[in-house]
Amino acid sequence: MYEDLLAGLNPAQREAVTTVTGPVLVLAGPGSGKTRVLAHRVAYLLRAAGAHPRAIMAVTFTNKAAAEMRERINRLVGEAVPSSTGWKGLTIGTFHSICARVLRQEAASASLSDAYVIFDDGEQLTAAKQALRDLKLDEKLYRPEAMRGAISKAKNELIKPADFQADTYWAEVARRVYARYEEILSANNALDFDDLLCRTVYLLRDVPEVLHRYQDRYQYLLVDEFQDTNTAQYELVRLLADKRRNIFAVGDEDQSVYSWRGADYRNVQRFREDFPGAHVILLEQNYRSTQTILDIANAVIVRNTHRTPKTLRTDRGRGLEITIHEAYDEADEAAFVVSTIQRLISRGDAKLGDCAVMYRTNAQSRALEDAFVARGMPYRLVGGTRFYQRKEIKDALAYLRLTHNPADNLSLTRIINVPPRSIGDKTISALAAWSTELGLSMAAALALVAGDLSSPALPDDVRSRFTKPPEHPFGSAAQRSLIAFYRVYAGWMAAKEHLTVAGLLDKIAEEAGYATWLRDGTEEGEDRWENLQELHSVAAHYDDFPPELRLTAFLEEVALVSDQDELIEDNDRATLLTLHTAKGLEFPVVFIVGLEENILPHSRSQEDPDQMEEERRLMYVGVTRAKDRLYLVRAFRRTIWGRSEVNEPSRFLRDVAQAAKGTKDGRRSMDDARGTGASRNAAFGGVSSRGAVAPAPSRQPAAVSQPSPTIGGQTSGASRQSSAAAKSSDGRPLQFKPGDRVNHGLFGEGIVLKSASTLDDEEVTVAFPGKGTKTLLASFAKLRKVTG
DNA sequence: GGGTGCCTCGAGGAC
DNA sequence: CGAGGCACCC
Repeated sequence: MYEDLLAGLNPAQREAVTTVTGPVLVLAGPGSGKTRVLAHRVAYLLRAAGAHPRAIMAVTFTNKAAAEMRERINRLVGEAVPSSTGWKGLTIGTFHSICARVLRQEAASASLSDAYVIFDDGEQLTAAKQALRDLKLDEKLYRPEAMRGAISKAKNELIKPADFQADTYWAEVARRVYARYEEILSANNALDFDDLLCRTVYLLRDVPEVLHRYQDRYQYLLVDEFQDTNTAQYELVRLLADKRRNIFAVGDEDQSVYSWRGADYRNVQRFREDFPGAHVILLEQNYRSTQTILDIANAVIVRNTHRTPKTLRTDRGRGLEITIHEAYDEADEAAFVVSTIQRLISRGDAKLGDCAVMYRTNAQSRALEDAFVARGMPYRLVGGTRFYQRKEIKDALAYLRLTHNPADNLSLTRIINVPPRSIGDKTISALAAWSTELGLSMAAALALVAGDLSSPALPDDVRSRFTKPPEHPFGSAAQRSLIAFYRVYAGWMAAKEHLTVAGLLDKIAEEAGYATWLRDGTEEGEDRWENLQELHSVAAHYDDFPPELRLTAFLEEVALVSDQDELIEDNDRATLLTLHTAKGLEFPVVFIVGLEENILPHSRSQEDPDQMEEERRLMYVGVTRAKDRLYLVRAFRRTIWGRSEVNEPSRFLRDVAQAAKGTKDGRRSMDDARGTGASRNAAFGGVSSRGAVAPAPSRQPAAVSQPSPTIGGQTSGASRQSSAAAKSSDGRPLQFKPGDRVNHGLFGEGIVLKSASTLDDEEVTVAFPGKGTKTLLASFAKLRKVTG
């Protein structure tokens, strides 16, 4: 029975789907079909176990994953369960969105106003700065960013200010800042991201009635990416599952890459302790990658000490060899990526949408974007300067938020003088001080200045406090400006009940003078206006919501969107994204760029073995995204903060190369079977030359324009790497030695000072008379020896 | 009150 | 190199 649901699942997957009662822990390797298992399990619960949709909660880490699961379940169950039973009553969402909804629902029990706004990390920082200022602490001495981090960490670990361990003076200061920070958020009727989680936990802990209601409702819990849960998230799940114990957790310790966000992969072990007798299921069968790619992944991850060994298997066969490429600088690296993609497409080996370029830090996307633009190749950038981070979008949202929640002083401060309304810093500070004195929000104080005692900005209990508006500290000019602003603002407050969100946005843009101010006649102005229109169309999705809910729902959604959510499939664009964002995705063709020490692994992990293990997991995540083709790329030199830096090749390249050496026997690259040292030099001539040291235009035939060092081939770094470890001058004779006279296309004649072999090339330091000393990559710089 | 320009410091990843 | 902060000028 239900064979149609289980068809095509392997025995382990089937077990995971059908073990419906009791705790289940699924350890799922990359590409092992865990999303499939999750969706099938929900479908199975609904159809075979007779579970009510309302009894199921599935938690994911991104909205995109939630949407995908929803869609899959829809496909599996859509017809089987009549919509009248409301199978859409399923709770599927991110931790944050589910918690936001619970808190809204239970606002009274959680001592919250249901009009609360959500502060993002930028606003967290602003609030932390405010707290420092309130406590008269020096921002130079106590970095706001560090304070924000400490507060966030504490919240993720469910530590309240009173419980904050202050064993150093700095920590004592942090504790005070944390306490003040909480007061500020409360005064603004705001919750930050971390509050969404910890306040929900406190609610469940402190109010048994609410806990029991949710425990009774959610009889089946499913949690994806369990290795990425932090303490608050773990505790939330544990509390909810405590009664029925029907908890299904899926995770992979090797893919834990969010420790900086408080995630602790040891929660996987903790699960086994807290839910004794848990059914543990291993998914090791990989349906995504070739064995060659899995071997590379294994070579990287096997060096981590804190892990449960597991082996990934695939039936896909060895497939193509991977390619390692050494570029000169980031521009050359990007050019290699773009021209390789072009070649794959022209040969019919891939579509543009099959290709993804992954990097460690967002800043690396710049050079890649330049190269894609230069070649006229469409791409989509995931993350980076995100839509919702743009000034015009933040301004517009601040207007809406202030209209929604008059207590939001941060939003008021942000927009009260944008566009300029002659309300300067002095006036704003005075307004802030005066409102604090009165124990009111700034918007409420504005209402008093305007003499509007029936203003919705004034809390009910406050309205009766005044028979007439109190004396205020503003001069006549300032007063006039403030009242003018208050009048239009009051109009929005009155209109928010009957206007749609889009309609309200129009009204505000018009009456705030924001539209005219934005469209200043410049091209950038038009771009900004178009962005605003985009927000407008997002808002229009909420037109059909119940009037009392739509503004709330809209603001909640935009506060909780993530970078990954932008990822809509697109066959006609290559994807540029960070390794973190790549988690959970797969692509036929994957480039991992910037494989250099201090980039990947990141410089901040150099001193910390635990962090280094996380870098390794990040690399592992990247490698296992690839289905067929994998390119590992590094640049000899790279511009960081406007300065050119030279970094060693990444240790991960070494691991990969050594592993390949042990298993292969002269296997050739998928791209070129002629990967000899001589033709390899041509690789650098074949790509566009935009480095500081420009080589002459390629004179190489097109056919050999792209050979690369290959794993397993005679020219791979592997064979050299092992001997290089023994001695710097390895088996391969260096071409250049100190004292040699050489000629360079740009710098002319020079003298070699020293020469050293790198992973698969040669670095030559040359003194050019009158032009200084340069370190050059032999294959790229096209150095010619000058004889006689 | 608002704008401009210089200086400093900084960018790891994100719900 | 870039954003944000601050001083100085209009």
